[in-house]
Order: sequence, then C-alpha cells, then structure tokens
Amino acid sequence: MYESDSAARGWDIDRAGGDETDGSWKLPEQRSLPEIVAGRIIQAIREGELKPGDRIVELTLAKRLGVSRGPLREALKELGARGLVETWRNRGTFVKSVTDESAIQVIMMRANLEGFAARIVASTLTDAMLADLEARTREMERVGKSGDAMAYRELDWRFHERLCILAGNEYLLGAWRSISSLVWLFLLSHPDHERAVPRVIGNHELMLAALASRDPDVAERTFRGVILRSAFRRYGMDVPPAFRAIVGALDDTDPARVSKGDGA
Amino acid sequence: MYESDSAARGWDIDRAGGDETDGSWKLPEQRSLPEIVAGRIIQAIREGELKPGDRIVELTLAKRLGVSRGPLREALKELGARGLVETWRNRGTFVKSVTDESAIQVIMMRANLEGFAARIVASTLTDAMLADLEARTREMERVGKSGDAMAYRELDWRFHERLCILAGNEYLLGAWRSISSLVWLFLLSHPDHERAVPRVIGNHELMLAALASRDPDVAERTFRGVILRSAFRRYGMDVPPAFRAIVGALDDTDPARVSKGDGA
DNA sequence: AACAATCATATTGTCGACAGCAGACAGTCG
DNA sequence: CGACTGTCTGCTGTCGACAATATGATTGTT
Repeated sequence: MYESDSAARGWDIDRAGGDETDGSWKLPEQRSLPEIVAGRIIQAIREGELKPGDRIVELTLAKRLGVSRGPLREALKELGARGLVETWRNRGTFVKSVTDESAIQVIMMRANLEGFAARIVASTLTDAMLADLEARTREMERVGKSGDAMAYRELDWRFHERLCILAGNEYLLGAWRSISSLVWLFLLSHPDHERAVPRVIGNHELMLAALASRDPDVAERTFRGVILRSAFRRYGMDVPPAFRAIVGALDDTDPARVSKGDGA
Repeated sequence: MYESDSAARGWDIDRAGGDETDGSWKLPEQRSLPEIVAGRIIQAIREGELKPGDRIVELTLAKRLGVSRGPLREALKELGARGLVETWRNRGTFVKSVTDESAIQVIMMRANLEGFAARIVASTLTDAMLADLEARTREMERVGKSGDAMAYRELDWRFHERLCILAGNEYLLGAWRSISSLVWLFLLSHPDHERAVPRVIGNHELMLAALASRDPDVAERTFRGVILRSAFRRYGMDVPPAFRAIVGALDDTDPARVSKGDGA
C-alpha cells in the first residue's frame, strides 16, 4: 500500500551524514537519527507529500521511514517547536495550516530578527565579513542570470542565514532557524521566482550598502523595510500599522538606487 | 541510594495538571508527562540541584523522577531547544553554563523581542489592554511594599509575558518563552532584589507611558532601553555598541520622570 | 618508566510491546 | 425517526530491553 512509492522516491532513510548547513564548525559530526527524520519530514511537507491539516500517524510514518517510533517522536517534537506541526495530547499530530494570519506573523518576526542581526553586524562589521556577504550577492547575480530559480532561492537563503551567523548571537540564530522552515513554506506557496530576481538583487545591494554604512539604526531599518516590503508585496497584503512607517520610509529613499550598489 | 532524598524533597512526579499560565483557554487540559518532567528539571536547575556543567545521566534522572527514559528524553529535547542544556551525540546531556557572554546575548535578544512586542502593542493598543497593564503595575507596587521579593519578581515576569501575549504573535511569544528560563537563571545568579524594587517601578511607569503614546517607535525604543539599561547595570557591564545609542538616549530623556507616570 | 593498544564498563541510541484514551459504530430507548 | 449510550478499534503514551558507542582502566611493549 505504501512501500511501493516510498522506496522508489527516496522516502526512507539511509543513515549517512549529509552536508552541514552552517559554515561555523565543519567537522563530519554525523547527524542524529531524529534530526535526519525531521529533515525528511520537512522535505515531505515542502514537496507536498504531507499537506496542511494532514494527520501524521506515528506507526505508519515510522515504517515508511524505516525507523522506530522513538526517533520519529523526537523529530515531531522538534517540528512542533518549529511551528510546522501541532500535537494534541492523546489525539495525534497534524501538519499546521498556512493561514494568511500566520504568514503575516512569521514575516514580521523574520523582519524583526534579521533587523536585529543587521544592527549587530553593522556595529561589528569587518572587511572580511563585508567581503563575504558581497561575494554571496555576486554569486546570486551569476546564478540568477542562469535562470536556476531553486538554486537562486537557496543562495538567497544562505545569505540571510549567514547574516544571523555573523551576528554571533546563538539565541538569535536559533530563533531564526526555528521559523525558517515556515518562511520557506510561505514563499513556496506564493511562487514568484522569475519576476522577483532583479528586485531581489536590488534589495541585496540596498542591504549591503546599509551594512557598509556601519550605522546600526540604518542597517536595522533597511533590513526590516526590505523584508517587509518584498514579502507583503508578494502577498498583495497591507503592511501592518506597526511597521508601515518603516516600509514607507524605505520606499521614499530607495527607488533610484535599485540596481546599483554604491556603498561597498 | 537515591530514593531517600528524592521522595523526601518532592523530587518525583505526581501527574497532576497544575494551573495554566495564560488567560486564553482555561480548561483543565492536563500537561503531558514530558512537559511536567521539563518543568521539574527547570525547577531543579533554578534551585541549584543541577548545576551548570553537570552531566545528566538519563537512567539516573529518570528513576529519580519516577518515569521512563522516553518522556525524559523528550523533556531534554525541549530543554535543549530552550538553551538550558546541551546534548552531544553518544556522549550525554549537560546543563549549560551561564557565561557572561551568553548572558549578554540573552539580554540583547530579550530586549529585541520585547521591543518588537511593544511596537505592535503600541500600534494596536485598546483602553482595556492599557488598563490591564496598568493594573499589573499597581499590583506590583503593592506587593513591592510588602517586601515579598519573589512574588514581586513573579509579577514583573507576568507583566512582560503579558506584553508578548497582547502582541498577538504566536512566534514572538514562542521565542520569548524559549529564552525566558534563561533570563530567570541570569537574574537569580545576580540577586539584587531589594535595591531594585523602586527602580523597576519607575521603569514600568516609563514603559506604560511609552505604550500609551501609541507611537511604535517610541514604544520599541523605550522597552529596549529600559531592559538593556537595567540588565547591564545589574551586571556592571558595558552595553554592546549596537545598542549603546539607545540606552544613552533613554538616560538623556528619563531621569526627571522616574517615579511619576504621566502618559496614562 | 612512559606510551600505545586493548579491553571492560557505563551510558546513550533504538526498538518492540503493553496500557490507556479518543473517536466511530451500532444497538437501544424515547 | 432521532438522540443517547455502550462497545470496539485504532492510535498515542509509556515502558523495559537490546545494540552501539565513548570513556577510562589495564596491560603489554619500547
């Protein structure tokens, strides 16, 4: 009933340490089984195998993944902390729905966290850090022209994660990562890849210039504005009142320098 | 060997749903065993039974708490997500050390999260919300005069948690709660209760006035400044450069109106 | 005597099995 | 015919046991 498509699609787990995601500690350090399981489930959710509202039956999913219920349970707890699933006592675990309301909340949270990161980075910026971020933006330009939207989005992702790593605050990074899967989901549910590429590049130039100014206020305001503006534009939604002024200020100062970075 | 002191000190678990913390849904809704276990461990850490750097041996602690290793493991995963313990694969779980560096990071993170909350609340403030927060401050004054430092701190805590609840952002609240235990720990490790009471009251008046102004920028800046200033003062540390200007601005505008709120 | 390889032990990682609760179904009574 | 109640099944919550691994002691060698 289920093993037919599961094994065929790489559904199950093969216990091999994959590539790490952050550039800090690069030792092999094989991932724990719950981590791998959590990754597979996230992948399944991203690819639509598990749809919002679906019930996750532990034994079924455990068999499908080729593990026991123990590690699966720990993985589900992890996903619960990340907001991807919701567990009701004695009732089961369900894939969370992506409502507009939660999308707004996640976006605002992300804007806040990255603004915070930008504030710190701007005040501690070294030439090496700036060069790192600039190199990533150049790489994005290159890949953007090649038209590989998925790789492009991945690079964009790494750029923002990198910012949070450079901020050097463990708890900030943890919070950012815990909502990152949700942001991925929201972005995927509103595909907009092609049109967005040049605009994203322009945004990155803006952000780089803001960091290069080494002014914490400017950096924070710019990151918040850029993230909120692009996200809400994509959704065709209004910016909540708490952040309206920030986005408005960005729109006033931005338009002329969208595609030409001069702060480096 | 171990059951002698464990049962005597209420160490072990009795499966009873305690009182809920938020005022939203009040049904009994008994807590899950992993949650209870996590609570007990936090309590143990707060009371010094488990000291930073201590190794947690699963079987030993499980027996002491009267549960199996499964629920204990899930509880440890929860605590790991909250930054209270650190788990090394195949090596064990250890209570995290409270270094000055991590204290600074947590404080900055908290200031950022609550500033964010204040920004939202200020832009959506109703009279009922303001009255709620004011009533809590009055209650704090009352308890503060009675000299019950622990109850006072608890009320202070609830005030800040309430702010995050009123912001209505699920992810903000989750992030705040996930670092709240650490903040508790840090505050406890630098006891300062008596002297701090009048100052905290003054800070609350400042925060209330900032919210009542309904200006998101003012509210955010004030909350950040108040939290950073009091925390770093308590620690006798310098404010990191990224936030120095914010605290400085607060010190410039504050001194005259410490004990008299006028914005309500 | 100092160092390295080997082995023993304690602890973690994982698994299968049992107990208890929630929802579904059917039978019964008004 | 409809609402209520008792039963029944499937799933979750929890447990004890086995396998894999890291740490520290021991022994052999230079």
